Amino acid sequence: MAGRRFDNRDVPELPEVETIRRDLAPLVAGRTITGVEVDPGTLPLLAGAPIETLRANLVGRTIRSLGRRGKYLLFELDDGRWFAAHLRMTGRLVWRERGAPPEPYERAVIQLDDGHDLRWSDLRKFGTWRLHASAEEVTAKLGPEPIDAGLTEAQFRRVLEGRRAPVKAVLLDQRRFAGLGNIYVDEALYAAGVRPDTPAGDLSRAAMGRLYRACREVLERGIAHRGASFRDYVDGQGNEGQQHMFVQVFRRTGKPCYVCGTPIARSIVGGRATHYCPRCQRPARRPRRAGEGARRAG
DNA sequence: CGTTACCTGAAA
DNA sequence: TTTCAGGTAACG
Repeated sequence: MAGRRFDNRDVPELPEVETIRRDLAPLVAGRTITGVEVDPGTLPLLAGAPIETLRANLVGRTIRSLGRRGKYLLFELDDGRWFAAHLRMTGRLVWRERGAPPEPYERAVIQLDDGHDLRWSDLRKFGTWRLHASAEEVTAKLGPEPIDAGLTEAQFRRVLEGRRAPVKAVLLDQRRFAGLGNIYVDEALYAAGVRPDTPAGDLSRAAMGRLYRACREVLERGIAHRGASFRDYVDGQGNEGQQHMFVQVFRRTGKPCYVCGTPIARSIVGGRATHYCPRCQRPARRPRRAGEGARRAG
């Protein structure tokens, strides 16, 4: 009756954040913020900044647009500044009529001038709100998005080349590529037939090309399926998310690979639970020969 | 480069 | 009761 049980496995990555952005953008564009309330116990949200400061900066501002970069939601304000919200692990942002009952784990509310609220809930309080003088302040530290139409295969390869870190760790690093999280990374590596612990620079040119296309495909499919989370509030039709229909390996440990039947394996790569098919995802054969042992500096 | 802390609830 | 989950910043 109170909707779905809170499920902290639905961690927002690029497709989930983009789904939220698309849903909220037409609802908030042109609206003026009339109030901001934050639960004082939700410390990481403001990184210690006083709520009064945030309120002074937001109340009275009109929202020009709602954008997204990586996993950040970017509210463009009418004074040229940008309000950046990051959902981290368990954050949710939903649009509700004023007076609607609180969301589970509701931590903050942004009141709009049309009688609606943006309700921020966050079970684990990892989410963040920051005010920036420009969008560049947010985006400067982020790598390109795999779904960016301007990202060429050669540019994608250049990020991986020469790196000794596991390719999964490189893909998860938002400074290298923005938007992938643990779920979509495992799915992309599976789709590309690449084992997650392969040192990024050891991938063949062909494998990098497959990974380039796989990253785009899994993210685009995630968006097309409206992500895995937040569906119960964003979809007026009541349609559910479809992520379970395309997840091939994530959290399928021990279950048969849909292609070859081999049980999906689980390991830890880059400090994260990692799922892969030991048969379909083969270790890269390193193209080393002459000069073997020579190390790249940096 | 890898590891840990942050925080809370579910699962083991 | 302990472990685990995962995005990111801080730290070694």
